[in-house]
Amino acid sequence: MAVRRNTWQREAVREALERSEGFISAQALHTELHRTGSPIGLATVYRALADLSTEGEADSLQSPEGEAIYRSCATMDHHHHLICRQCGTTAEIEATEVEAWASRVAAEHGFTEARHVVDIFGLCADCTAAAARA
Amino acid sequence: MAVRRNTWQREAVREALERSEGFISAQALHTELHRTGSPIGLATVYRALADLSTEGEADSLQSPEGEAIYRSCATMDHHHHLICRQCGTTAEIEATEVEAWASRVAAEHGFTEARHVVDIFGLCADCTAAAARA
DNA sequence: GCCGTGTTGAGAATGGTTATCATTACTGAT
DNA sequence: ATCAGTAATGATAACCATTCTCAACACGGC
Repeated sequence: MAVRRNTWQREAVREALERSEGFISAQALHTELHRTGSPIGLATVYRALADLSTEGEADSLQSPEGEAIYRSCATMDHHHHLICRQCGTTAEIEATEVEAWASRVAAEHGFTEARHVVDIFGLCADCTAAAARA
Repeated sequence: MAVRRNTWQREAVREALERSEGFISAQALHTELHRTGSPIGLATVYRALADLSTEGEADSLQSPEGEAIYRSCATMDHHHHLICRQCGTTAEIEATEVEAWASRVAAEHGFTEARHVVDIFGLCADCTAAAARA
């Protein structure tokens, strides 16, 4: 009997995911939850995220580094991120040009309720300089 | 590190990659090489693929399952996905406009080696119709 | 052929994710 | 409210792709 039960853990994951802006990895979310006092288990975080993803409450995708990263699907924020994969700093970027493109492409394929994921991973100026020095 | 040496292993990886159509994982390529008689080591396959990738002879990206997959770079350019979050079907989409935008934005912020994540989640035509009926 | 050094490869290490399973606790029924 | 049935939890082990280690090897220039 697949009766889904409500537990504080599941709710904690959902809230933490909504509270975090942009994408976050399962590991990071687990760390964040522990930091705020929740003794939630890592396995539970993974399960909750997988459930949220199948139910459509969260989007999941693979970062270029091979981690699975999640984002709350409810927040239709239209700002995107430029993420340094070395030091982790992020810069918010405008993506107005892409908005139109995304909805047009979705419409061309008969898709509705399209939400897009547009993020760029790279090396920031500092880390580029550091890498050049080494 | 000054001189790159030519070894039959490196060449075998390049040829096997070109022979295989579309994307293939490092593990699959290693299995394929062994199947055809090459006693090449797994670590060497990974190294060769990483080298080909940095030299621009191969594209690499992450499969939804979290594996790194590679493709000979000669023919197609990389594409993005339009993903139905209901039934999971994906459609490949061209994103030429976005490619230029992504590299430009990255450059404006001093970022280098930019890789972008551009995917659109929505409801495909079938699932939209099914949802409308219900 | 010889030598120096880049390369190889078996296995160990790593790191993210999933499975195991005894225990906990939510839910619907009594 | 209590109970029983069972889904959910979580510590840990297992898993799997990938990377690292390092001794042995082989390519290229001599």
